Amino acid sequence: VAQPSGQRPLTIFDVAARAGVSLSTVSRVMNGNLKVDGELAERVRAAASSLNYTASPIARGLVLGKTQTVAVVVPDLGNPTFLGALRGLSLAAAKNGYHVLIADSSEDVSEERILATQARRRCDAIVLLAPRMPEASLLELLPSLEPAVIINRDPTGFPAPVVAADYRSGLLELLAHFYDLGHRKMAFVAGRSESASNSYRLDGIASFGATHPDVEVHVLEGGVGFESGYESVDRVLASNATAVLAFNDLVAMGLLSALNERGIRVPQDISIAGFDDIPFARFTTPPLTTASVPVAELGEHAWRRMWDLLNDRPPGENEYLRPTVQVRGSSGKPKG
Amino acid sequence: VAQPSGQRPLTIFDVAARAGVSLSTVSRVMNGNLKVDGELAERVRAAASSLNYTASPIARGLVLGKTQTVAVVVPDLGNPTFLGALRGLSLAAAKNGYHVLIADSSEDVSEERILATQARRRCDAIVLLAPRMPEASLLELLPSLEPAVIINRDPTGFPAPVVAADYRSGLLELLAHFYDLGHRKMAFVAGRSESASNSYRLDGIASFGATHPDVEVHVLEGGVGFESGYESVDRVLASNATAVLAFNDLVAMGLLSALNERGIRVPQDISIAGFDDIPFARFTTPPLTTASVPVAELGEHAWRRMWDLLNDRPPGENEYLRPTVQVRGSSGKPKG
DNA sequence: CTGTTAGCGCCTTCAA
DNA sequence: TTGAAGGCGCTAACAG
Repeated sequence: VAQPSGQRPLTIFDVAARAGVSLSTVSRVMNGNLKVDGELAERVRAAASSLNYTASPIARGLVLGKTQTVAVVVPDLGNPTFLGALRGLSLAAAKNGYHVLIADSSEDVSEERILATQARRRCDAIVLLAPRMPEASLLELLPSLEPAVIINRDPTGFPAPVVAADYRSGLLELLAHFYDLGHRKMAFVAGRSESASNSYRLDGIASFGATHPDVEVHVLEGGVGFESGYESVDRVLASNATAVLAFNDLVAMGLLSALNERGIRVPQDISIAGFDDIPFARFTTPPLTTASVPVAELGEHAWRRMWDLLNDRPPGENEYLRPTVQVRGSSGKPKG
Repeated sequence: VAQPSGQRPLTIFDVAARAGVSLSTVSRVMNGNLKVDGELAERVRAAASSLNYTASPIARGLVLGKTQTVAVVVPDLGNPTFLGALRGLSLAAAKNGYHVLIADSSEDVSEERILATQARRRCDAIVLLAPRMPEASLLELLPSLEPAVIINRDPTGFPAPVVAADYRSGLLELLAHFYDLGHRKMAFVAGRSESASNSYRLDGIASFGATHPDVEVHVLEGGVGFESGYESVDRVLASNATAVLAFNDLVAMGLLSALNERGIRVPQDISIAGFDDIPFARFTTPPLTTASVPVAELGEHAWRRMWDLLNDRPPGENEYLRPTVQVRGSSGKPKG
């Protein structure tokens, strides 16, 4: 195959020839290794830059056993939360000269394992972003993936560093917010029952219920997208709740939209809260009260853990970032 | 450094030993190359799977000169349009066994060149997603990046395949929609003046103006995010336009929000349209009329071009995907 | 059809 | 300090 148009790929050999030294000397200069005579080093640098030479990352990868790349497996790139974390991670990694290989599992649990294994093989480490697979599978898979960092999932009894949003506390605070406003009859439009992040939220509800016997929280069937929220409106109204927590902002927005269509006023007739604080939450009508998950930090902190791992430093304790409640227009006092 | 916990990395040698054959035979079986005796092949396969062996992608990369990975440089992962294209591309690439390395330039023009060059070196090819750099720089850089595919940018006179949304036609159709409703005094809240995609839109406006002398389109200063739209409200109202085209959906949503706060009714008092049809556009109040850019297809088609390139097939003609107008609640007849 | 041999481009011992 | 030689794990020409 003919070379496209640019110069043919240069090797360390070309640089050595140009500088009149041996390959090893070039290698040493390029890596800042050991002591090389000042004048020789200068000649090498001149040759390299005039040839516009850079060492082949693949060859280095082979000999060093390091690719300067980490894999990130994400269930769905379309989800703003994952995206934010991915972005935070990718930017932080870039600052340390690391690259990011992405693998989108399209929420396909069976695909997750294969993707992770494949991606891991071409990288130095892996980040699992909210893996969907059952805990047993995850625990079984993890050892073969190390070094690994997990975001937004907390498999019990595994020593991989975890960085996660504290959904439980987020939900507690949202419930407290409604409680303080005077609500006693609330509803939670749940996510998928198999999902870990749904369980964490339910934990929050249970805790709150234990300390507030005067509160009713109906758990309603739901989902994770706009449509789920939109369709949940009948169940929500039937529950007679005066305040509704949606699984996430998308669900809340769908619900908001359905309520709007029926002429039900928010927050006068019913209060709504979302979860995540996606960028769009501020711009709904009314603006959405929600628990703000620090997605970028999630990614940054995960990278920090990863960086420790990559440098054989003990990673710190697991981190649970607490969402902060953003009170906006969609929540108010109960009617009457 | 001690091995973490899993088995030490196996090589083709281990498999050969286990199967009692030579390295080459293993290699041949693993790659389905040439003819290998049925029984031997079976033994190799058995050995490989019992050892859970997979060839090292890095070693293969070195010897084959192919990494099965393409780089994607994106200005900002947070932008739903880029994200959608990235997602479409990544999914399509995965179907062909290709991996995706991402590089987020954070909208930093000076960083773009370096990121692209670096990322390209560890991949077989590169996709430039709406590159921000000036056309001259782009044309200068491109030859060193080949094979390359460009999304949402159309540098004149370069033979790299381009897949882009046809912003010009999208804007034309939106203007026609307003025109048909009876609007004659319109405004366009522009994006960044240096941006290519803004120019394409302005081309659309110019074309429309040329064929519709009875229409006024005021071009107003704007931006690309919510805030820009929100802040543009005074200029919009001052223009006395009865229908407003926003640079994109985010700008439209910001504007919608500001109008809402002032009690100006949409579409009764003023009509609004966005551009892109991000997932949230359907759920604003009122739902946003917009031109739907087929982002996933953008990515998929880009991959198709890339696939051609990677297989030494001539890539097809440049593709310009036409956005389709989605008429929703934010546009109506002019007042009075 | 199979095994042996020579690299892919680079880093890193080893002698000098 | 510098150069020569070996090898990272694999594939693809060679011979047998």
